[in-house]
Parts: sequence; structure tokens; C-alpha cells
Amino acid sequence: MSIQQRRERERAERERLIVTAARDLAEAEGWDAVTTRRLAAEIEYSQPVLYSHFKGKGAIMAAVAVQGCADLAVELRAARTAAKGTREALAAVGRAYADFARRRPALYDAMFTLATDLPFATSEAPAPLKEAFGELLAVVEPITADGEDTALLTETYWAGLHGLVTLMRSGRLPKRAHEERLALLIGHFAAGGE
Amino acid sequence: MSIQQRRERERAERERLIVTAARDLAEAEGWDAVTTRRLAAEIEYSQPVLYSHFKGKGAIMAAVAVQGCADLAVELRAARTAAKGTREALAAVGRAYADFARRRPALYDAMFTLATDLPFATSEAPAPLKEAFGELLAVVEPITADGEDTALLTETYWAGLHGLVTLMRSGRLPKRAHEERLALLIGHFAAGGE
DNA sequence: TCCTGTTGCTAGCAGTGCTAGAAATCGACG
DNA sequence: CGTCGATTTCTAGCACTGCTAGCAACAGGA
Repeated sequence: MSIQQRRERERAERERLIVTAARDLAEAEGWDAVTTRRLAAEIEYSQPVLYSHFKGKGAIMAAVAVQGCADLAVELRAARTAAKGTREALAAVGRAYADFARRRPALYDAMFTLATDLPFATSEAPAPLKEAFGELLAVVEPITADGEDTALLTETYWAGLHGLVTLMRSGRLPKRAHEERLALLIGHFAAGGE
Repeated sequence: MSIQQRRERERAERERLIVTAARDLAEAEGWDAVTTRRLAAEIEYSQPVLYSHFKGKGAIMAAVAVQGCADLAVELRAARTAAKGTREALAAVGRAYADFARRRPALYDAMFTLATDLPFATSEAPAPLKEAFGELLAVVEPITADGEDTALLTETYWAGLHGLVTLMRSGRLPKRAHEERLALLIGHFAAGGE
């Protein structure tokens, strides 16, 4: 019984090792550098070991993404609770979101741009994912106008943030004036539509 | 002299053939299906011929993207000129943009999501690209509030649209309520910030 | 000490983008 | 008309990818 438990513990430990190695490697050299061979070398095991833990490379990236969502949720919460008013909270969380994407681009990609089979918009979505979205929801709720749906408005605000960071990082928007664009987005949402 | 010209003509023709074959294949089966071998077979030439026209696969995708921008510009212009008022124009162009992304996902990816070395935010950007952005600019200009920069506001509006379509298509936003989210975005921009 | 079942490995498959060097083609000229 | 020379195009291959079949080594139990 105890032997079995120890083995499972070691196995879980190795699984964590894989995920963190993938994240570190991706953050250091980008996802293109994260090959199964390279990852196997990093954890000092052979390639097929990865497949005894995850269905494939995509599943490893999904695990990294979930972990990333937890990180993001923490940062968004910190920004939200530190802000004074409702409008300041909206702005602070928006800035924290953009800052997260700027500081950790590879992690952000795994979470929100690269193809994933992770359930997002359903009730089976992983908890960290819901938490991160919940932080956005919490700051959008107070600025929701009459007749507007808070959830939908949050999704729309999120989309605005996501568009800004992705277009900028792919070089499709100039890096300068990023702050101004962010302020415009926040301003237009805080002001209320219709 | 004439022989030289005919050769260049045929060469240009074949280059167009490559680009359209890449676009068609991508739209039919996705960019993953567009391999250099497959593309070569499609145009009935051998693989290395592609590299006598383009630096690599990325350059072919960039060419497809530029063509796609021209298509998008046409559709946005049609939506803009058909709309009555300034607010209606903003909404019509936004809807046309989202509709383009929905109808031609592979083309949209090549233009706005996949990595590209295309100059976007500079003055050397290809003309079709500037045209498409110009259409957005034209509908945002009238709704720009005092003290706001039209170009920056257009970029922000674009980012909002881009975020909505990409998050939805990757399954991160539910497909339902897409119209409502779009309406929220348009409403909040038309209303003016601050 | 032997047996058995699990675990992790080596080796390999089918595919990718890309390229060096051979082969074929075609216009120009004797 | 036939040959040469240059350009064009192809064959074959490299180094790499994600992934897997099947073998070896090692563990615990009898």
C-alpha cells in the first residue's frame, strides 16, 4: 500500500516537473523550442515517458495554460483589490492583464492564442480559468449599464484587451501608444454604451 | 526580348497560381494541410520551384495575407458606403469585419493571427493593408470624441473586433451571443469615452 | 532463487520545411 | 541542322518534428 503510494507520489512529482520544464523552456526560448526531445532531455528522461503522462504535446501545453491561468488570476486579483473605486479597478485589472501578456508572452500564447482542446466556454472549464475570468467579471459588474448583461460585457472587455495585446505583440500594432490605446478601451467601457 | 518577356509573364502567372493554390487549400482544409509538398503537387511542379518564387512557406502565406487584405478592404468599403449615418456605418463595418473572419477563417488567420514578417505598423506596409485599415479609420473618424486620436481609437476598435473573432473561433468564447457582444462593443465605442 | 508485471528505453515511422547538385530543356550560334 | 551554354526544373537528401511499437531492465512476491 505504501509502496504504491510512494510510486504515485513520484509519478505526480515527475508530471509537475514536465509541466514546469515546458513552461520554463517556452518562456526562455519560445514554444518553437519546446520539442518533445528537448523536453525529455530537460527532465532527464526519454521521450516516451512524456506520453505516459500526457496524451501529446498539446496536452502538456494545456497543462501549462491552466497553470498560467492561476498565475493570471492571482495578479488580476491583486490589481483589483488594490484599486480604490470601480472605475479604477476596471483600469487596474485591464493594465494588469496587458502587463501579464507583455511579461509572459509564451505563457499567454499557450493560454489564449495557440490552438487548444481545453474546454473554455463551458461549465467543465478548469477552475483556474474560471477564477481568472471571475476577476474580470468582478470589475465589470459595477460598470454594467441598465439592460446590459455583465457576463457578455465582460467577455467583450476581455476581447478588447486580448485584441490589443495580441495585435501589438505580433507587430501589427505599434508598440508605442500602447498605454493610450489601453486607456481608450477602458474609457469607452467605463463610460457605458447606448 | 519578346522571349524574355514571355518568360517573365509565365513566371508571374505561376506565382499567382502558387498564391491562389495556397489560399484555396488553406480555406478548404486549413493551414496545417498546406505543406510545401502538397502545394507543389497542386500546381503540378516540384517542391523547389516554390523556393524560386518565395523565400519560404512564410512568404507564401504573407502573399496570401496581402491578397486577403484587399478582399477585406472591398467588403468593408461596401458595408461603409451602404450604411446611412455615422453610427450605422461603424456598426456595419464592424459586422462586416466579423463576418469576413467567420466566413474565411484560414484567410483571416494568415492576415492577423499567424506569425508574419509583414510590415504592418510602418509606412512600408503593403497598400491593400493600408486600404483595409483606412476603411476602419473612415467610420471611426466621425465618432471620435474631443481630445481623442482617431488613429489610436481606430486601432483600439480594431483590436476589439479582432479579440472577439479570435477568441470565439478558438472556442474560448461561446458562439452564441456573438451578435450581442458585437453590439456591446459597437455601442461602447459609438457612445464615446471619458 | 526464480518468476512476473511494470517501467522506461532504443529504434524507428511518417511527416515537415528546405536545399545541394544532377538532369533536362531551350534559345543562340556556327 | 547540330552543337554549345545557360537557365530552369527535378531527384534525392538533410535535419528535424510528434509519436509509437517492441524490447530490456528492474522491481516486488513466492
